[in-house]
Amino acid sequence: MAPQAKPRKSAATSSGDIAAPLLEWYDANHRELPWRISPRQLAAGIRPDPYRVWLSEIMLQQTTVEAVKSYFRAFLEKWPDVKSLAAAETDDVMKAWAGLGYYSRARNLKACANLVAAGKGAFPDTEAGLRELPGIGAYTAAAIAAIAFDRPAAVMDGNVERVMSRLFEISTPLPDAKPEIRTILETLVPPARPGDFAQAMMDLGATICTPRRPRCMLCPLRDGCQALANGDPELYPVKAPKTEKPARRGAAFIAIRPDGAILLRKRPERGLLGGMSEVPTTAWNARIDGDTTIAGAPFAAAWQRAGSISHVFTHFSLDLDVYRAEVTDRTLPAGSFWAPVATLHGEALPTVMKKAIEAAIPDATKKPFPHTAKRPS
DNA sequence: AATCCGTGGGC
DNA sequence: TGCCCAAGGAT
Repeated sequence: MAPQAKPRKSAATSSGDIAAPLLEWYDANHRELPWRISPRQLAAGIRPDPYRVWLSEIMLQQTTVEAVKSYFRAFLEKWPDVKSLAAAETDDVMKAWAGLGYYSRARNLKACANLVAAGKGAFPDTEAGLRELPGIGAYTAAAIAAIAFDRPAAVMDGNVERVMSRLFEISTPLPDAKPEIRTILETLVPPARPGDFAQAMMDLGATICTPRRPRCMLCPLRDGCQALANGDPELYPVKAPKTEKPARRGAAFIAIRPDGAILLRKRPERGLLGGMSEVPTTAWNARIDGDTTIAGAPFAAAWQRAGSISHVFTHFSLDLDVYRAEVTDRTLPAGSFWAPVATLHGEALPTVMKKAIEAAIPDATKKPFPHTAKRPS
């Protein structure tokens, strides 16, 4: 057992003061997650499946653990290895990703699987090799290298930035502080169990060293935390001021065929909601003045106001007035298609589009309830 | 280098 | 309610 470090208020905390108590805490507080293998397996020398580590890390980019769990299980069920994912249709991958956000991740995921399967059939086992693959940046390359391949990589995500900024009282605002934090972090990565060290730092940030009201009394690193010794850890990390979020607005049109099918179209591959499906809309900077929005409809019809929805994206908020019309079958605008209501829940519909559709047709995009299907008696 | 890119939950 | 935040990457 490593001796506990004595409280220190100014001296830099050394590597031994961090890794040993952190790993001890990690072992005693192991979190069961769908993409993790058990500590017993790991101790026995069994390595995690690089495919699962990669898939989980892509999904976890800017996304909470709880949101990822069901998607990870569904993907693993559909595509249990990189070869099967490479053989999949991109549209099916987009559909499975719908609702998780940052849709370029799904496209890059598919592109990455194709590259790996077309190459050696296995992921590169170095940080540099991983870094070259689409969708894998500095963080993800380090995380996969450490967790799947036992490489002593410096894994730095938002959790680690927060933990480090408090431990060392980093006063430089993020993101400018990243190089400074990385330099210190590199000195802390232990030669043994670098993957567990990385996950322990992230677990600590997620459960103890939280953004607000950190549970310092439970922290295995409290004796070496400069922010705790000298003041208020919650004051860290210092962050650069954020730019304001503009408001946009427009109108969405829900065209309903007699059989209940809804008119959809596919968005351009790149940009906002790239490659996903949508209902026809006006441009999202349109002024809404009475009936003028009808001019943006995909075709003339008896459009009736069905309500409005709001949605907040990363860099703007959106208000959409929703119109609906019962329409007879017709020649479709290019790129459009009819989606049967029974399969709407499986379409590649981003959340904002599900909101718009449901404003006109309640529960239209909801998955059918299990009790409506056959069940054992 | 600065901007673009989703979503859901916590408070 | 509005703001903050999350296992970031691409351009």
